[in-house]
Amino acid sequence: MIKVYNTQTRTKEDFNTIDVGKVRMYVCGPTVYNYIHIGNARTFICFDIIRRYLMWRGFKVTFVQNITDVDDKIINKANEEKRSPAEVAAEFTDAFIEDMHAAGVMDPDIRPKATEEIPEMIDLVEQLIESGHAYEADGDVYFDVRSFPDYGKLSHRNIDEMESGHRDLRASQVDGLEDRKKDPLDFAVWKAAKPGEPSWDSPWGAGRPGWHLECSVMSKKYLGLPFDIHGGGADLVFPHHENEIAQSEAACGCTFANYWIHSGMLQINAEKMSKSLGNFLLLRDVLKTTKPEVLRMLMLQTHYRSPLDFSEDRLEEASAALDRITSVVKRLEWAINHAADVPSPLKTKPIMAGAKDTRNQFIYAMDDDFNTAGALGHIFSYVAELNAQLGDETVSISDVPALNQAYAVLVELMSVFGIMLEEHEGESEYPHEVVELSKKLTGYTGANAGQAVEVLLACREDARKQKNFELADQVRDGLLDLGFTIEDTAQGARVTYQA
RNA sequence: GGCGACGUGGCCAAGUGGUAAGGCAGAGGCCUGCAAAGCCUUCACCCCCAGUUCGAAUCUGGGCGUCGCCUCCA
Repeated sequence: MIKVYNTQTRTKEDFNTIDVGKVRMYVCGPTVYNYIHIGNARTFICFDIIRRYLMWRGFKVTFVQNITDVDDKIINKANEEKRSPAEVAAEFTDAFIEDMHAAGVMDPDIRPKATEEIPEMIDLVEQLIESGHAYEADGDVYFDVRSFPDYGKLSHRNIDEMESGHRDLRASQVDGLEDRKKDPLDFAVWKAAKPGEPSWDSPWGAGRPGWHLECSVMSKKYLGLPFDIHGGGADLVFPHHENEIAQSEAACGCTFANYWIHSGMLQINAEKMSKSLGNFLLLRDVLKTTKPEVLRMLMLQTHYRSPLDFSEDRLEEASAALDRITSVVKRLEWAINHAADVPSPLKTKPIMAGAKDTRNQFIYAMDDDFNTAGALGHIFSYVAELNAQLGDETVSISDVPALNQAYAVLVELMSVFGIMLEEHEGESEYPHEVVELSKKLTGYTGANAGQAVEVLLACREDARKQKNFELADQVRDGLLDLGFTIEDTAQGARVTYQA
């Protein structure tokens, strides 16, 4: 049984879906006014992993993620740059999708845009007004917080206590709207347009939807109410998600979402990421120097609800950790491909049992509120076991099934995390420089890069046999510069290439 | 002022009643022409105090510390 921590109940609950075998989930997407930062990326990667895991566990998952493409921040950005808001939104929507692909995040099944759902939004506003949960004021429409007794149930806040807090008082003054709002906590579901702003006609005049309303409408339209999982970053709990609940439940009289999952915040060098601190990192900048698998590895090492400290050092650690897994997979591959008709040097029983155990332990950990760090621990334990078994000796053909099983389970489990270990083709695309190197060191006369590598390796083997280590090292170093790693084993040189 | 989370070896981190997974880094050794990878060994009085219990990192109370949210924020 899968257990999920539900923000609303503050407990881990058994995960029961509304429809057997199906999961409907909604994760708040970005407001497209800039490139997304590494903190956004954490949230999206976390939910990508949750989604992949649920799929792997056999659920048919419908995953909806919105694009907020009309909002104050977009309008501000457009004004600053003297462009239209639509242009800004389009640019950063494309950039967002690009970034998600670069990070290996699966596309949602449905990716609605707020601007394309305006009629439904107006419907919901009307519904709220008719049912007495919202009221108009000078072209704005506000949700009447006092009309919804459950207000605060997600974030565990009490309206009266909130109003006595200093911050809310200040916010309301800054807002300058206290006279229009019945209650300082009332929030806009529809905003009157100022001149030049993007707007749509409505019964209350030209305007645009409030941010919270957008998500209420899009989730309902594409998933129906109630749905199973609503996710987002922990900072959205209040007010965004609280307000979504208020609007949705006030209108439909039913539960909005059953499980509220929130991912922890990402910090940089133990500080909150913010523009003023100057530690604002864009995902696309990080991915310039870091492979997406490494970034994922870093995220996997911490539970999704815990704060995660991001730093160069942690990235390097994650990279080293990932290498440990990829290198055993390569080792297995090598052993399988070089198996011969010899007596078996290994104990295949523990290898097979280990594959099965590891898979079970992985499930056990992940079922417990997606404990990726625990699951990884089990994978690493198996890696150690495999490395201990795999000596330098040639393995027997009879060992191959067990090794295949080990290989398969590692590839499978890591793929659930969105980390693909299997070699992609690309071996044919050796850099042309190897030809030059081969000409220089071996007198090679051809133009085929693959062949040049073979010639170089053969040359190195000869050189080593003749104890001409200088030449041998020249070959190794030369190839290393071109992206080839050479490791000597009892069965000869093991070569891996990475562009 | 309100709400909440967290404090486990040098760093990161799982573990929520039965005596401390795992990763990174370090030390020693093995293997190796060298290297790489790997293996073996080694490295924790679980923030402090009190309590509950046969037994607590794990539960309770108190303290100290760090952080987040309460305003747009993933």
